Amino acid sequence: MVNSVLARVGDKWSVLVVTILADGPRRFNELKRQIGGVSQRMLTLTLRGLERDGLVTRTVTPSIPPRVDYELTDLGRSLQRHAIALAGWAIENQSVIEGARKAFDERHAASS
Amino acid sequence: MVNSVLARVGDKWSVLVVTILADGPRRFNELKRQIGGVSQRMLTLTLRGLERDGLVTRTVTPSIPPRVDYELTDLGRSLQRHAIALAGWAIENQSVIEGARKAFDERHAASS
DNA sequence: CAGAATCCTACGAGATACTG
DNA sequence: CAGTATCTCGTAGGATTCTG
Repeated sequence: MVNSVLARVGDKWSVLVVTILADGPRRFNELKRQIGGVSQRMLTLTLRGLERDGLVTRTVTPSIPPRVDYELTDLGRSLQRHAIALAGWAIENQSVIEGARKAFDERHAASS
Repeated sequence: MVNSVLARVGDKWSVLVVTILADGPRRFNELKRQIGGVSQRMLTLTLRGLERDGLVTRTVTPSIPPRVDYELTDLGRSLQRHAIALAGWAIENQSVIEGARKAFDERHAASS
């Protein structure tokens, strides 16, 4: 359970969707355009997963053409805050981590 | 970059390793035993990744038999705090999420 | 427009065997 | 003990096609 939540935060598409929805509701193709590089399939699956977990709501307006809006729930927003905190940590320590990676890679290039 | 950090937190083995190392240094096979269900390969890869990012240190004692200790760095501990915060969130909202999932699944079982 | 269904492929990850 | 190397298989995920 805890694990599946952590997996959500580690999932690229979920994070991007939640980030965009933080600015307000979006329609399916708006999301698709703003994310760019996501397949219809993955976007659908991601949205289903988020909806299933109660992180976003899916509102269908039965018109022609049909219209579907996705929006963050309160739960979704509270998770987003934590994701942002983590992203903040990543940004703060970005140079440290990059330095560590570089040093590691050089150490291992030398041993080859 | 931010994404790769989020992926770390979403990675099952990385989280488990970091959690165990929070209690103090461990040797390779100690980790393997305590985690249980991880293959040598995945544990090795996970540790390499964590080491590369500067989250754990790898200390080799050249004896026979060889001895290798893994330990969290300060950076690793600071990340672990965030992971714990997130896990706390997951635990707090566990029932909400499970309820959402159950409702969602029932809603979709009905439509079949 | 929003999505379901299908096909196809690359990669993640387990099992096993070998080594310093 | 602490790995590396290889083989194999399942599945995540992209491209494409079809529909209410």
